[in-house]
Amino acid sequence: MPQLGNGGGDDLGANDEMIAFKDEGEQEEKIQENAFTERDLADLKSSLVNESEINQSPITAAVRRGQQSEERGYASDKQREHLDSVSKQQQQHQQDGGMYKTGAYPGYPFLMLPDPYLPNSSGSPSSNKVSVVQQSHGMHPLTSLLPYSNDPFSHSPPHLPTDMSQKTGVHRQPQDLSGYYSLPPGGVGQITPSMGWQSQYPALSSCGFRQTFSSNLPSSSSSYSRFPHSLMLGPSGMHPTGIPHPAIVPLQAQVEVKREKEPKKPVIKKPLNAFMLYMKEMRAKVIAECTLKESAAINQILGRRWHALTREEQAKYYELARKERQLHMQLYPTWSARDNYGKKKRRKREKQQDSSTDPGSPKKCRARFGLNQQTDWCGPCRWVHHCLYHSPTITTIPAVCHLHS
DNA sequence: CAACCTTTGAAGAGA
DNA sequence: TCTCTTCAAAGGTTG
Repeated sequence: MPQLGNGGGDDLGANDEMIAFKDEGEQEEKIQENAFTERDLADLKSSLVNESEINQSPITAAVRRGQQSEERGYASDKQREHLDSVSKQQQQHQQDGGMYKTGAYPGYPFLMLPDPYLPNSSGSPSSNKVSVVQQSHGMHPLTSLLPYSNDPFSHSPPHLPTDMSQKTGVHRQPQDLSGYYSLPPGGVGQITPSMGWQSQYPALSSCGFRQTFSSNLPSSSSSYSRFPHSLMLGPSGMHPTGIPHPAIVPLQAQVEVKREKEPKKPVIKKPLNAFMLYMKEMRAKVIAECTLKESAAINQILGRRWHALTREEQAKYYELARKERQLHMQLYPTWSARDNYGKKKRRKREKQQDSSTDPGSPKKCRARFGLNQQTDWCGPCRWVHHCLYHSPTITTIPAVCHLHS
């Protein structure tokens, strides 16, 4: 797995963010009460951490980029394979008399369906290790199905064809989508379903959606789609399962809006990266454990926990994120992250531009002070030592930071 | 009420 | 090629 070699991909290059841990101040104190085993975990895994830090050299960075390119190629190859295999599957299903009837969506369901290549895969919900985050929030399961939809459209089925044709006028071909959903054998069958778009599916069990899926799925295919698309939409524009793609604007909402005024242009959001998927999954757990509600503080804890994860644990999320991006690419081939640029107004950006005392990013500081990005770290906590601006309490470059000295 | 805060990672823009 | 910026989630806080 290419990203495994990265030890978390760009995570290794995220030194700047780690620095924030040491400058948290009041928030740090608050978090320390709840960090409990965080440091222990970090200590236990410091070897892993250090190993990953070593990989931060420019050379390895280049290698990493190469690996990422490799991965993209790998993904494309895999995708083609899946397209072929699933196309065959689809033909078979059509011969059987029903499109997707028996689970022609090998993709995301893999997260919750039995992996035929795993000995313990039973297809039972209990086989999933991870709990459903959204459920613990006490929200309706369906509401959490739409993280990608705009507010005005958050409660209705998607209208994918419209979405897709806006730019290019090209409607997505069913083969493309079906092929996308396929998974390589032994892919991420162990990945739990509570992450990302598909993370909502377990929460649907009470609504019968999941049973509907799994009951029709042959154990060998382990496939169905969590997303409706042009092919899967019924006459009402809704997938028979009733499960909309979270990244698209529901059709029903658009119809309602049309009655009042012109429909808003649907906004396709970015696919979630590995850490976002991890956060989404673990947020409720942290909230319950730490009795915190402020997302900023929770995210700090989650950031630490993320670093405390083993590579294998992180690999699950990187792999899932990769699948998410693949699926997103398939669903929205013309979409670009640039499409959403400027949709959020940023006061902070203006402040930063006005700030003349800002020494720049910690990375710049390290370069300015001649600190070695690989060695000038505190081993136990990975806090990098940089300039006095970013770390007022550190005047030298110790082997161990002020917290561990 | 919109933006901020806070995290990591992906992607785009620009030098 | 490298660096910087923006956005993705989330919900309390702030202006």
